[in-house]
Formats: sequence, structure tokens, C-alpha cells
Amino acid sequence: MPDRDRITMSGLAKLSGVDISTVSRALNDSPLVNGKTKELILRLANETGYAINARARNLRKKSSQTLGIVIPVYPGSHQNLSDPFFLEMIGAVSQAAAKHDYDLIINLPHSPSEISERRLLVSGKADGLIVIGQAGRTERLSSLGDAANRVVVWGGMIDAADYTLVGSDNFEGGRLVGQHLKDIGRRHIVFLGDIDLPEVKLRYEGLVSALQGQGDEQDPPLLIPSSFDGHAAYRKILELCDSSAGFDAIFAASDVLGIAAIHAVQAKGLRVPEDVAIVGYDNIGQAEMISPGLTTIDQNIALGGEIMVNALIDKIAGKQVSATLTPTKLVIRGSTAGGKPKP
Amino acid sequence: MPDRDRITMSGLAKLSGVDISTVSRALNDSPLVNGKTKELILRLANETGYAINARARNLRKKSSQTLGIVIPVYPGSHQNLSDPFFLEMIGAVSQAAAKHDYDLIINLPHSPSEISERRLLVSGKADGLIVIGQAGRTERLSSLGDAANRVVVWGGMIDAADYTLVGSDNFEGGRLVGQHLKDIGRRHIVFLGDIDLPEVKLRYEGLVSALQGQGDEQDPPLLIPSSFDGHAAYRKILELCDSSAGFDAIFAASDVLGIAAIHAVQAKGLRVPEDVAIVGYDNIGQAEMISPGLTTIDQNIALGGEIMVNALIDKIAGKQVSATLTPTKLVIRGSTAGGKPKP
DNA sequence: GGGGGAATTGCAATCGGTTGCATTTTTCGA
DNA sequence: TCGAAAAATGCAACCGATTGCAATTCCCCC
Repeated sequence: MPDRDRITMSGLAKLSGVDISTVSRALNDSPLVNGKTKELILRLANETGYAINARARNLRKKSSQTLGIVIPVYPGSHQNLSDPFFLEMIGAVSQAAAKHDYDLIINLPHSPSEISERRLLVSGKADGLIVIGQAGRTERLSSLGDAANRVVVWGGMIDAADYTLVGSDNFEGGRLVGQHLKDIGRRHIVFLGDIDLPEVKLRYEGLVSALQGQGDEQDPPLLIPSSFDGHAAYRKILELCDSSAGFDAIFAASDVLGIAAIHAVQAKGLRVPEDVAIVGYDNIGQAEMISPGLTTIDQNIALGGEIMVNALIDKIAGKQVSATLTPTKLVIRGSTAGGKPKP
Repeated sequence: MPDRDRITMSGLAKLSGVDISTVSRALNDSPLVNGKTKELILRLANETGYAINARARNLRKKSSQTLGIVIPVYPGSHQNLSDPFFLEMIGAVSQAAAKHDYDLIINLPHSPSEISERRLLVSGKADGLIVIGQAGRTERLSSLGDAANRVVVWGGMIDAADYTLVGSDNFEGGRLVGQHLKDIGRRHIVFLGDIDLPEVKLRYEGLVSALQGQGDEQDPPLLIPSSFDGHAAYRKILELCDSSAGFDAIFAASDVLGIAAIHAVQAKGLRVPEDVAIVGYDNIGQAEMISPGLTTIDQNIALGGEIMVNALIDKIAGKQVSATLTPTKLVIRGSTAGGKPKP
């Protein structure tokens, strides 16, 4: 029983004795309507508690003042559903969208294959789409096809992209971590993450580039594949500790993985950072709160959200928008506190 | 430049040589249209890539097939923005809404005082609202007034509520924790949380009730007020450790607080659970991953989300819906592993 | 006082579907 | 074969705004 007896524009028109078109213009503060008339209508609107019918306006204006955000998380699998990174990103995007008077529809795909977000775009429920992460990009993103010019993706910069990319400088982030680990004397570094994802691959490549050259004897990083699921990563690191592989540092592709690594390593009786230095990525709130604090790369999520929203609104308006990098900053905490590794 | 040259119903009507009303009925699988006709139209719709215009349908049907979710988190303050509980709740609600073909608009209020979510309801952008938590209920919830019959709130059961409440049995949760702490021999219990929030107050009262009676000499719980912000809680617990208060257990009002408590206590050189047993609330993913694992109350968030969505959809349909409790379960992990406290 | 331009206001089409009711076509039994 | 009921389709109003254009009113100046 929606829309009880709420007053409409034509109701206001009757009350104020003018045409509905004048009411519309008055409420939109058009310079076409007389000051006194405007005042009267506004007062009446206030008194009657008038609220515009967004559905009608959306239809007529062919826009919905709504953005969609796609979070690549599949609740059924209980994977990384609790990664605070996503919530922070949702918050940032929501904030930025609100600044432009846009609402935000959130879409969690049911499964990696189903493409429910497309519907948002073609049905007009959302004017544009923000996709967090490039996971499953092949099917998902390319399937957007014609609608791709109303899509912005958070992820790693890749040339092949025919959508607008925004993201931190993942290569630089990886490089900073590599340099830092080198600086504190680590030689045997493990990289924990799924390099099939462009953003993760770039972090890995940045790490490799920092370790290379400079003439010193440095192991190439040991690659441990892992999704963004903390539980799985925890088990992988336990296995790693049981194996014969020697390592004195772990660079995890996200803070959640980094935190899992800390706990796994500690569970095996190793000390952080003395025996193993650990670095994460994202700088989520919890990174600071655990002990030891997690050294990480700050992606400036708030800024990233804002940039994406601005870019998307520009695209919706038909402007050309190019890829953008957000600043990338190394935040050093206890998990890599100085000192040399044990011999 | 939205809505390029997408085909509409009238386009389909022309193509198939029938009236637009027949097309509409065919696409809605109405029994009124002939099987062959229906088939033809469906085929044509497929070939042309027709997608219904949600804006038009929403206007005509006076519904938007969209729910709103309000998360009481104020990004500016960087408070509890990273509490995974919220993301899990968003995920659960989104899933449940999708099952009913509803989309989900997320609303993060800019500030505790501003009431932006109301607009969603009165403008018709959302058919109903799900509010997570009763924080700031006085102003927010009561201001919904007439629209309150399209609102469901997640929180603690209180009599005064004129909105539909769904939530775990917070009193029972608190009682279970109290009983458990008593069982493992703890006598000096700290409660960490803000009992101005009904849901938290109930947990506290449940705790108290478990400790009372039974004739044994038990301290009444020591109340340490704390918002849901992990950082603040961390500091409070550090202070607590420095004070002269003796305690051998902490019951935190959320897992994020519980995790903060573990780390704070450990930072002060105390052992968990030997010196201090710690219990949280929510059973977020991380509770299992830290070491020691956090004993906590499982609220069954997925089920809660589903119940809320079902209740809300019923209310939108005009049905009466009463408050509902979700099952509440104690999950025991390392942070309260057996053993007596030190003398 | 009349004319002309500016300032206001009203008219009516339109956005793209949905649906009650009237009309046409089919079906089928007598 | 005819007629009535059943099945299928079409007509047209409607949801509640926005906006181009025409019409009216107001002002000001000669």
C-alpha cells in the first residue's frame, strides 16, 4: 500500500492557484517564476510536507540519480565477506556520491558467473556503475559492452582495459614494500596473494623490481598463491611454516591476509617481526589495532572513492575520463620494526 | 546522455505487430496472451536485447522494488567504519533482498543528527527501510513518523518501540556469556560497551542475571563504557590495566571490541585466557582467525538479514509484523579456554 | 494612453510502461 | 451451421513530474 495520500505537484498547484508547471519551476528554483509566487509555493510545500516523487522525475529526466557499486564477494562461499576494505570503500563511495546528490545501490553478485549488475544499468536503476576489483573481469567487465562507458573500475592499471580504471599505484606500492624489507635486512621474502588479479600482479612486480639489481644476493620472492580469504591464507602459512622453505618476511596482498599471516606465524611459535617481518596492503582500521601493528600500504580509500565517483559522474555526462592513480604511502608499524633477522 | 537508442515496448509492439499492451502482458507472462504470440514477443525481445525501463514501471506501479539499509556509521569520525559486522549484515540483507527481486540502496548518514534516510522513503526511491542498530533512535527512528510502518530495525527488544524490531536475543546472549564465565571460574568480570544502546544494555542485563543468585560470592560486573570504536576501546582497556581494578574476564559488546581488548591486555603483558578471559559478540570472521580465537556469541547474521527482509516486505504489503528474535549461540574458543585464574 | 519588450504563467506533449474495460477472434457444443 | 462462452487483443487513461512554446500580464517610456 505504498504512496498513501501524499500530496503531489498538482495538489500544490490547486492549493496555490497556479499551474502545475509553475509549481515545478518554483520548486526547482527556476528564475522564470515570480519571487512572491515562488515564496507562496515553497511555503505551501513546507506546510503540506510535500516531497517530490523521485520515480516520476526519474522517468521524465531519464536519470535516476543513483550509482551502483559492485562488490566481488560471494556470500555463499563466506569468502572475504568480512574484509573491512570493502566496507571502507563502500563508505567512501557512498560519501562521495552523497556529495553529488546521488544514491548508491549495492550489488553483491550471487556467483562469479552471474551478471546481475548489468541489469542495474540497462534498466536505468543506476546511471553508472563502480566495480571494486578486477576479479572475474574477463566475463563480467567485458560483458558490459556498450554500457562500459558508464563504468569505473577500482583495480590495477592494465593496458587492455576498455573501461576507466582508478586505483592506487600498485607497482609503486610493491616497490616500496620491497625496498623497505631490503632496508631492514630481509633476504627471503614470501609473497602471499593471487597474481591472476591485475592489482595483485602489479604489487608483486613492484616487489620483484625492488629486489632486483643493486648487486646484492637476494632470493627471488617465493610466491604463495592465495585468494583474499583470510582463513585460507592462514592455513597456507601454517603449511609454509611446516615446509622446509626458509623465509624471514611475508608480503601479503591485503591487510586481512597480512593479519592472518601474523597469527599463523605466531601460532607456529615464530616471533613477529624478529623471525618474520610481515607487511600488508590497504591500511584498514584493524591494521593499527593488532599487536604488533601491521606495516602496510595506505591506498587512501576515501580519496579513491571520491575520484571514482567524480570520474563516473563525468562519464555519465559524456566526458572522456582517463585512468587515475591515487597516492600510495608506506605505513611502518611493529610488524617490520627494525632489527636484523636471526642468522 | 543516458538511454541511448535502447528499444522500448512500443518498439517491440511495432516489430511484432501487436499492441503495446499485449507486449507488456507477454513480458509479464500473463495468462491472457496466446502462447504463440508470447513466444514471438519473447524471441523478439531477446534478439533486440530489450530491457524494461525500471523507471517507467516504478512510476506506474508505485513501487521501486528497492529497499534501503541505514548503517549508523559516520565516516568522518572514522568510527567503527571498519566493523566487519556491518559488512556481513549488508551482505546478508543484500542476498535476502535479491531473493525477492529487490535492490538495496545503502545510506550512511553524514552525521548523527541529519536524517537523510527519510528522503528515500518519502520520495519513493525505496519501498522500505532497514535500520541497523538503535543508536540515535530517539531522533532518527521517531522522526520517521508516519512512514514507520515501512521500517524494520535491527536491535534489542524494547517495549516502547513503535517500529518492528528484529534481533538476536541479547539478554540470553549476555546470560550465556555470564554462565560460561562463571563455569570457568571467573569472578571479576568487566563489561565493555555502551549500555545506552538497548541491544548492549540487554547483553549487560543478561550478564548480571547470570552472575546473581546461586549464592556464590561474585563481584558485580565492572562497567567500562565504550562506543563500538576499536581504537577507543583499546585505550580504555590499557587504562583499565594500569588502574588498580582487579579483573579476570572481559565481556565486550562486540567482536571488534573484544579483539581490541585481547590486544590491549596482551600489550600489557597479561596472558589470554590464563590471566584474562575475553568474550566478544557477533562472531565475525576474524574472531576465529586471531590467536587465541575469540569466544563469542553468534547472532546468525545471515538469518537475521533474511528475517528482516521478509518482515519488511510483509509490512510493505500491509501485513502486521511482530518483533522476532534470532537464535543466539555461544561459540567457545581459545580466549576463554578452561583453567582457573591465577590466585 | 499606447506600444513594445520583459517577466510570468499556462498549455500540452512526453518519459515508458500497466491495467480496466471494450472489442474482436476462437472454440466448441448443440 | 449457429450462437454463446472463452480466449486473445486493442484502446485509452493513468502514474507524477519536466519543458518547449504560446499566451498573458506587467512595466516603462515616449
